[in-house]
Amino acid sequence: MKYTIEEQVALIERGAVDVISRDDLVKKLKKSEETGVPLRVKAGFDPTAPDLHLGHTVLIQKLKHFQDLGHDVLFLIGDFTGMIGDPTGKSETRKPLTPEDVARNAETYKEQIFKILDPERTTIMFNSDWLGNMTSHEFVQLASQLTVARMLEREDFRERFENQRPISIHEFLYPLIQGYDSVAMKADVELGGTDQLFNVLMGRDLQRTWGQEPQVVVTMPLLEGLDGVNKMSKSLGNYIGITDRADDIYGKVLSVSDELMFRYYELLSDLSSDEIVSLKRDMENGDIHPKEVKMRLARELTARFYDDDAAQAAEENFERIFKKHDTPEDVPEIEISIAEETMWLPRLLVDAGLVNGTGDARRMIKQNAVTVDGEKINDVNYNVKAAGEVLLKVGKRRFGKVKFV
RNA sequence: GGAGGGGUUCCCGAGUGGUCAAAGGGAACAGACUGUAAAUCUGUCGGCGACGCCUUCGGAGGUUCAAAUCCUCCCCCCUCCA
Repeated sequence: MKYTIEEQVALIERGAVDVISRDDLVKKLKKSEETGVPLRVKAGFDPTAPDLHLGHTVLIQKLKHFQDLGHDVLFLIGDFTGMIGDPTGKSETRKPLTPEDVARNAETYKEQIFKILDPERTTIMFNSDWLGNMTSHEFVQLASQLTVARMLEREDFRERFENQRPISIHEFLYPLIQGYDSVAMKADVELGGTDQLFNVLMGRDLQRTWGQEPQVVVTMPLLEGLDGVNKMSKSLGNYIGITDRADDIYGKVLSVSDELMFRYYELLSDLSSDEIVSLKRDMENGDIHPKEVKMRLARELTARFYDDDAAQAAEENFERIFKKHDTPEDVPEIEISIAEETMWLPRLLVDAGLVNGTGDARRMIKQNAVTVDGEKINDVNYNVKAAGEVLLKVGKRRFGKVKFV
């Protein structure tokens, strides 16, 4: 249970892109050990997106590592900064959230992060608590700590400046405020994605200004989404949500490309780096089928958010559907009441939520993708007998059971 | 404040009075192949009980038998000058 300083550092560095600085980290760990005071480990999250996916868990797993080492996690919900909008990456105007929205999202966060984190060692904080009461005088004073030249060091600002694309003044405020959060929270460590490097470093500068010991910065890689190209995000739809059904988590992992699979191993698996290397070698030698390797990963990740039994069940379900071309155990059921004797198939598919519209339904039918009670239908004008139960299938994986009442 | 360029269907991007629901590419979806991998091939890709009808080309009006294309006003973005 007791870790040496070297072991602690190794665990913290695992999978991390950068630790700034290592020396500071060692110092802080030693001090914590001597005084018995746990480190305060900060990570900030967007108040608008409470649906966590595997991309977020890269960071959360790292927070967990700190907890395993006996430190405290400060889970910051950026309800104030959310109003500004992080200029990192694509800028989209955000709708302002009401306090009720924020409170509800916070609850959702709790539900989800505590699948990984220990609630006893986690404090949820809101930056509106200290930013909301700041006077303009204090704010200007904060702004005076930074120069424009310093801001332009940040890559996307510099790039935009050089290309003479606009940078709004308020975008400059974001890193400033995020940095100030570290001051207000007296953070010892801040975790962030590599895209947050500039922002989290700002915390170090400002803490120094406020006479605090600068926080150690740990950056984690951004996880690519299911497409293997873009970072995982809900808006791109290329994500595996941690609240997804076990079957979906399992299935989505298995749909990932072989190349991406090892990226997921690296960033998400609990296997050691050595074990991963040997898996890869065995696969390249043909000693183990790539699909087996992927299934291993799918089981591991499914079990993380559910349990071993659920992962096992998901695997069996998967095999049933794609190997034996059978139907899954739990086909979503819907009830439809209808006066007529029969129902036009496209309409039925729409009502069952299996297609986007009758046009889509026609398309699927024409493309031989629709099955009614196991029978392929390719007649657009097909009418289904509106009695009892009907099992519908669209494509390989969309199932629906309709009960006529 | 002045001068110029531009806003097209999920994205990029053609289109400058009818032949435009709008080329091409990407994404996506379906089919074949397979390991729900990759690669490849084929098809679909605004809505509609559909060989027709309806709504789209920043917004609002107007010209015309006919407009994404012409005119007017407005909004937004970009470039150069100050």
